[in-house]
Amino acid sequence: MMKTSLLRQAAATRVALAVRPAQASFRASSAVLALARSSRPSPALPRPASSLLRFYSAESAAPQTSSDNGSSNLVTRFEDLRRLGVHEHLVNSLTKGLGYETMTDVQSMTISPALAGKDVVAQAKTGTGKTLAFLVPVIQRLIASQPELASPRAGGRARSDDIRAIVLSPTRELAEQIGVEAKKLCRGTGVVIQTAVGGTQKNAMLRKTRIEGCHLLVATPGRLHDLLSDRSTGIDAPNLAALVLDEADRMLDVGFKAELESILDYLPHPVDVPRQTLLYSATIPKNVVNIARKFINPTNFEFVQTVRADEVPTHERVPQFIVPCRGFENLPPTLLELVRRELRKTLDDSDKLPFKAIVFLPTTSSVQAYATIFRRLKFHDRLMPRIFDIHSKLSQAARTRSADNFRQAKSAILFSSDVSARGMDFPNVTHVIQVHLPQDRDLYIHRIGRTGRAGKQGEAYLLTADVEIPAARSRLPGLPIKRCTDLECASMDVARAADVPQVIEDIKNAAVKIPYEVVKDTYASLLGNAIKDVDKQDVVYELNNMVKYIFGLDQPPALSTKFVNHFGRHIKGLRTVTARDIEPRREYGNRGGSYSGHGARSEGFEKLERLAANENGGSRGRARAPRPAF
DNA sequence: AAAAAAT
Repeated sequence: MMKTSLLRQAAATRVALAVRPAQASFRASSAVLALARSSRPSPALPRPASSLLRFYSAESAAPQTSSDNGSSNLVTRFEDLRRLGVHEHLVNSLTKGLGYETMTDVQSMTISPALAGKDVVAQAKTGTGKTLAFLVPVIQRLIASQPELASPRAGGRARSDDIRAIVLSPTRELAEQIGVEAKKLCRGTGVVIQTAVGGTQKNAMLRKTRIEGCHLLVATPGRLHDLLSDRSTGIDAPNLAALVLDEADRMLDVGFKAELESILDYLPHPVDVPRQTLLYSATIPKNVVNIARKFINPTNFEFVQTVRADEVPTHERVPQFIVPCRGFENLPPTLLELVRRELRKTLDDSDKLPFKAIVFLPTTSSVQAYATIFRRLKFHDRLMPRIFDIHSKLSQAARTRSADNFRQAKSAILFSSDVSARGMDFPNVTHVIQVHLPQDRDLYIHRIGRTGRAGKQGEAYLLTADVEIPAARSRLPGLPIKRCTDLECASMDVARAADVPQVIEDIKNAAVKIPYEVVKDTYASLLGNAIKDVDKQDVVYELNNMVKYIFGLDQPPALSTKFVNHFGRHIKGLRTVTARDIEPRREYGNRGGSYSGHGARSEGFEKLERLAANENGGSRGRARAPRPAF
């Protein structure tokens, strides 16, 4: 039943596409021309001293447009791949083994040019099957170059020092996921897949690879570089025929630049060994196309966008809401209120999928703190689903366990850092909830892309404090975000409310038991995270209120003078550590309800209160005033 | 003391 609606949906989008083929090919060819133009050295841009520049010079022949890719090549069903010469074992694996029938737009538009050996830069919405779109042509071309790979037995001849294709991913879990998909696809062929990521036993991987060999390696950059730079591993790719960058914009940004370049130094030069490069993502910023031109062959590539330039790269079927909260101290109770409300909806309506949510937080410590609070809540609340967490401070074994458990769970909440923001395909996620602002618009888009996948429904919520709202407006332009005002904890004065709702009591009772170290790390990490376009002084106020009213500290956590100086000497309300420093006392314990803010007159908070009183109409006052959001 | 990514 799920499958038919998926197919219907896919068919509908294809029809929509068919009515604008001229437009599509115009866009593609103008993009090609734009690339060709920009491949002249631009005086405005600093010249990167990268070895990548050697790859394709500006003197290359005139670019082809993509208009020669006429309708004769148009494939819309996986069965049609037989016509393009894809080996029957691979087609059978797709159609009979995995049950795929109709292609999505990206698959339909990129598989044939990629099969023809073209480089491809592709942008398509989240959850539309980009992984399959690059795996099919890469694997088919492996088989075409070594026909004996079409049958299972040929695997015995695979070598670990003759890898033919490499897929790079920005996170370990995504690499594992791609590896699993590739292995399913290659069942019934002789193509051997290996996965190489950090946090796993390198020697075990090497032993396995030496025995089984490897045609296609799926890896994260760090481990791949480690393997290639150490000759004794026996891992090499002197005949590399394909390089895929999944989440290409991420892989090409500064965070990965150095590592990627030194990986390329261990791979054959494309002038000596012709190589196909495939770059796929849901978001391709313009500057990435600029960087990408060093990777792709300007005379033989296709730029495929299944998202129109003026279109939002999110799904219409995923409604997006922003919940402006009075202060940071309102965020945890508002999250709990939202979770309970949505949980109740799914319990009352058997037509709805069970509540399965990912909650994104900006730092690893905050993920840890929230997950611990909600685990404690679950102890007293039998409606609360299972709680998982995933972030880079966990061991890889724990990360994998969380990801697998959440993938298999019917109803659950996964608290996550941005490890899971891109590419992860957890089935039937009904809600994506972001707490605090994401660093940028693309990250917001990737995060909400964890729901509404493969034609399914989903909802997206963004919980922010009022002080973050102006930044939210400028960071998230052009998105169909509606304001959600019907959560009562969002606007409540947590400090002074006369009769505090049960939700806030529940949160406080769970939060007060969180170890001080975790509170302190969360506080410091959110301070460190609060850069850019949110006023630092506002953030200090907000965090101080949060540790006071939610975690019950009688003074803000102490920071090193070094950190405080680095953050800004003029910022008020930060407490520095002294020789005789002791852990702040908890203002309230297990009692619940007795805390009303009195007696909290220690240094950090005292300053705040004075400031708040003196600065009438200061930034604090403005931020607290009700203002229209979105 | 701020996602991620090698040990």
